[in-house]
Amino acid sequence: MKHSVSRENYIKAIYHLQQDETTVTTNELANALQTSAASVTDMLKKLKARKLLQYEKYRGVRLTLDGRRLAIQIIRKHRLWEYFLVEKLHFGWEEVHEIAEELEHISSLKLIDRLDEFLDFPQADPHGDPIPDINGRMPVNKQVNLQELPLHIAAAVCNIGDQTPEIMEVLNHNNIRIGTKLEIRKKFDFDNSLEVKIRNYPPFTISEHLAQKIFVKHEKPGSA
Amino acid sequence: MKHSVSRENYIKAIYHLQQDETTVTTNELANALQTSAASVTDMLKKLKARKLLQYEKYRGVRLTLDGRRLAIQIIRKHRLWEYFLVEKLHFGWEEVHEIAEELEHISSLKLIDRLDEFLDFPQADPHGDPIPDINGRMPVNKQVNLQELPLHIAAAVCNIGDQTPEIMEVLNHNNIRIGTKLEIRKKFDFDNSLEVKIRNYPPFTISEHLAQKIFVKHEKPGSA
DNA sequence: AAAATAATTTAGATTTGTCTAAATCTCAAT
DNA sequence: ATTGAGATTTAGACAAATCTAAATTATTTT
Ligand SMILES: [Mn+2]
Ligand SMILES: [Mn+2]
Ligand SMILES: [Mn+2]
Ligand SMILES: [Mn+2]
Repeated sequence: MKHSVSRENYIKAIYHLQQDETTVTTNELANALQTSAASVTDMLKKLKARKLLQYEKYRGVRLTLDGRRLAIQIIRKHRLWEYFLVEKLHFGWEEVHEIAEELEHISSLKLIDRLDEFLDFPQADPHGDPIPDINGRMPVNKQVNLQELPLHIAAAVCNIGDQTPEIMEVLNHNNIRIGTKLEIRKKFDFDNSLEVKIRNYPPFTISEHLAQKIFVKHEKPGSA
Repeated sequence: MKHSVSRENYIKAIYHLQQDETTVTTNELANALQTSAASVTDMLKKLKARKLLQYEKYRGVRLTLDGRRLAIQIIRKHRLWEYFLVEKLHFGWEEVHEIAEELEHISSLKLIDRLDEFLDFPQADPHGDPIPDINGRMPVNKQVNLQELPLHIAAAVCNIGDQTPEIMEVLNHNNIRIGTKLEIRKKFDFDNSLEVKIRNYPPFTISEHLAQKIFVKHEKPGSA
């Protein structure tokens, strides 16, 4: 059950592309993996031989159960390592993806389960994507109040509690609108205020009162 | 400056073999890497082209300064990861080498420096081998009193303070002799007694008085 | 339905790292 | 100074993963 880095990257890419559509095309994969369509075709034949996917030529591709299981295992590794890098080694959430792209291929399963335990079984990675547990089960990704968003988890604003001009004024002032991606840098127990960071802006503080009106969603799986 | 896993493993193996002798032979390498002499010759030509080593056919091989620098960087990664696995993820020191053999090839240098900091700049890996610092400098590996041996660091007994029959009796009773490999599992502040573990025996406790007479040396670099 | 266009696969090479078997070199013993 | 054993290199092949260019199949347009 040992696979090359290349094969694992293909399986993961197919899994992500399969989320929306039922079947994934050669060109989509070539684009996602920054390779040629010819290379994709070659690899699909090999992965089919290993029974990781269903593939008929010109017909597109789908993962088998085994393929899906493998994909989820890789995603689990990827997201746990990302969480480790941000929470323990204090990397920024924008720089961890590339490193996790390598770490996700370390084979030891014992390692990843110990890491999970060490990190106290986190539910989501720094981009807000859910982390599969040891059995491959993932929590569903749903809307949450800004106050419940864990530290250093990227999320996108998806809802504002009520839309009075007074709220809009303060939101505008802080460049927050629907779709804005942000993360919480600090939580102050004293008054439950939050320090918030938006890319390209300096961090700023918002009150408990305002935070209660802001709802966010962890980012869609995609950049993983 | 990016190298394949295979090339890195060759460089590291040459570095270790070079410790004793000045020049490393094809067969020594083939044996160390569990591969054929022909494959070694092929690879040596490629590494020479990359200026990582000096090589004239039939004459054996030596690392250049660049090669040595690369080797030390890989060893730094290997030993820091081993330390992490034992200290943070609670692996046993006998099971970490294999996993570190993969982790040492993760390319990010920022990652390894952050890990070093996170681990509080450890001086030796769980097998007692010195960890090169960010500049590639390594502490020398010398004899130390058992009481100064850090937790979970494997070491070999190399000296007994004085050799009265009374000491010998208790040492024999605990199967401790010159060359015995052991590690400290716990230190009790109450009476400075130590819980000691020797492979294949259950852990046992020794008094401060006895520990003061036992000197140990971190293991030779070799299994790394 | 036929033609045009786009997507996909095949053909034929290339690179990296490996192998076995055969040829060649070195060195120590005679 | 030869020679034979052992070490090392060369020759020729193979598997994995990639590429470009050509051929084939699918889809869309007319
Ligand atoms: Mn990857
Ligand atoms: Mn992620
Ligand atoms: Mn290795
Ligand atoms: Mn070690």
